[in-house]
Amino acid sequence: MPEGHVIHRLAREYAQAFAGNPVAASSPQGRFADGAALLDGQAPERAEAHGKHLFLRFPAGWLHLHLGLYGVVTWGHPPVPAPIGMIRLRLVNGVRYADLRGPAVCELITSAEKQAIHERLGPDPLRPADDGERAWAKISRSRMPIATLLMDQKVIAGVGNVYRAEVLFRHGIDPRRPGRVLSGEEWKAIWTDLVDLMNEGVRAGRIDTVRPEHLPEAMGRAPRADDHGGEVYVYRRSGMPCLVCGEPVRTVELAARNLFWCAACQRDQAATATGATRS
DNA sequence: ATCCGATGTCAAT
DNA sequence: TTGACCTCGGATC
Repeated sequence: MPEGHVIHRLAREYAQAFAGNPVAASSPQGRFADGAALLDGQAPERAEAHGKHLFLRFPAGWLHLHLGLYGVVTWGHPPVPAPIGMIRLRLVNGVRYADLRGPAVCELITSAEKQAIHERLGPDPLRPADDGERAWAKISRSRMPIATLLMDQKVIAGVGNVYRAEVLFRHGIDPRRPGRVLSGEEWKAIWTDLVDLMNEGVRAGRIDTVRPEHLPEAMGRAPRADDHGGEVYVYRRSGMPCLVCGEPVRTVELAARNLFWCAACQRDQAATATGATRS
């Protein structure tokens, strides 16, 4: 289940496993049979990620993948087992195989089509050449809640429901605050933090956002295991005590997604509601 | 056996 | 704002 860190990690794994050598490509499920036939026997050249979009370069074109809400790739070493479940695309070489299930997008596209995708995506904290200025240009002019803006891939690419909740918590910002009521300093700090957190997410393969001093162990409480694998402050912790202040974590549905925050730690000062800068 | 939700996005209303 | 879609696993009956 994928935010940008998963996709960037997958790009590295696909390149490492397959670049430079021919692969056997198949679609055991059948829904990508025509595309797999075109790729079968070709050698992937490289992989790229932008936000939640993954691109694998083949001589036949770009394989464009988007995992959507529940797409997943599983890895293994030959011998390749008989397909279990709905495998849209299986890539295999002598040493590894990758099974793709449940993607929202699995298609072959041209370089021009790929370019169009890049153009509609905002800057990605995981792309070293990107910076937050293009995002700030939109955020600083928007009345939309910052929680909504952070999930808008045209504004910033790769952030999903976990990173948005967690980064807003780490900066003490009320998720409902309009984008244009953020200060430039606050945005700069958020962007820098996302660069750090998401790169750490790529490295670790999970989302960890809790500072060491707030880990339950450090606070004298029993360790816990979040079911998505990482240590977080508020994501999917509704009703549980905030790791910092003990208030119950709150949740509301916003644009059909659950939004989590701590109303005590993320309370804007009255002045911010009128546009003043938080110190 | 069936329901429901999920780290996502789009189109239709 | 809602519904549809991509698939699976855990909860519930």
